[in-house]
Amino acid sequence: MTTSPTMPRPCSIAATLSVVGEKYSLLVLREVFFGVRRFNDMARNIGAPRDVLTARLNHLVAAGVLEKVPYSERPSRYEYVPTQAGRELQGVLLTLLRWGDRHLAGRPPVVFEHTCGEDFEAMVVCRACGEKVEPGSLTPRFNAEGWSAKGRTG
Amino acid sequence: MTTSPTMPRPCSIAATLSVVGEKYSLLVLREVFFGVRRFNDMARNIGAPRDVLTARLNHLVAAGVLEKVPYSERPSRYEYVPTQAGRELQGVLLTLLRWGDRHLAGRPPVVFEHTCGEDFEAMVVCRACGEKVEPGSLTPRFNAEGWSAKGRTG
DNA sequence: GCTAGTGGGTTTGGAAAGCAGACTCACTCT
DNA sequence: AGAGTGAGTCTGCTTTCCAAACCCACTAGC
Repeated sequence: MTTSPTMPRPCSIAATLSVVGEKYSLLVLREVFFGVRRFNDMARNIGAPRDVLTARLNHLVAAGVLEKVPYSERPSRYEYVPTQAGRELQGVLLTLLRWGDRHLAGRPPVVFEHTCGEDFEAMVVCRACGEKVEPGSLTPRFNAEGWSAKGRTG
Repeated sequence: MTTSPTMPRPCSIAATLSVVGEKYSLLVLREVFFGVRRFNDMARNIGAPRDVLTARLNHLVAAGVLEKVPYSERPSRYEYVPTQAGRELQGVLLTLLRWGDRHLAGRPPVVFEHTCGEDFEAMVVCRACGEKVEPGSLTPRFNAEGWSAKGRTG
């Protein structure tokens, strides 16, 4: 099935958001990275309605981002732990964090110390050359026909 | 007003998501980075209902992420262009893109060429030391009292 | 000057999702 | 036996989403 001009743009950003773009999903991931893995703790820290949290956790498990590992039988209880794919979402959280720190927070409510000893601030670079991404330094090439954009990004 | 244990965790990730976390908001930003700045074009490329798109654009303008610049009087028409703060959200989009490319797409629908000549792949590094962030390399320090987490992240 | 078309929305009415709070079930602890 | 806990589920109500239709200000063609 080819992409027609009346369909939305095919794009990995949209695809990723279909996994983690619903309300609270990225906050679930945040909690998981903080080491919080149980239902009640997440519900409290996130402030999500319990039925919605249930739905999000199931969705993230189905998408292969989280995994349920038992910590008790009788009654059967599970922790939600990140898979490898889930761990790779850390970059998304860190760039969101950085933007909020720079543009919204007074004093950031939480600061991370990197193993290098400095306070951590996320920076996005080109994997190939290591240069920081600047506006206009990326030129899109579309693989699915039917879409285009005007020149450079940024 | 101090943070009580029954409030959700104060956090710049949540704060950022209150600006760009609603459905379609990040896709609006994607279009803006592709150079698409007009209402009808966005509606088509994103696949969003027009009333919802109107609400998102107004929200992003109010939050200082986009700016309306006139391109015609009579009838008065505006383009939506990113502010400096808006441009700084590029890192968020690039990390989302990378995750989708790695975990969801067959052949990525769009690839970016970096000015270095290579195909671009986003990597998140520590601004201070330039090292790639690895699971467990960040230790949180909480500035608002009342919250904690179990040791290291990742 | 009439008609068609375009750009950028707003309106409408019904479907879906979100919400707080109460409830359940299977235990454990005192 | 009674109270407490963890992980949900259920209920009734509110908000948001959605597609399609409509509207307004203009421009282009005839």
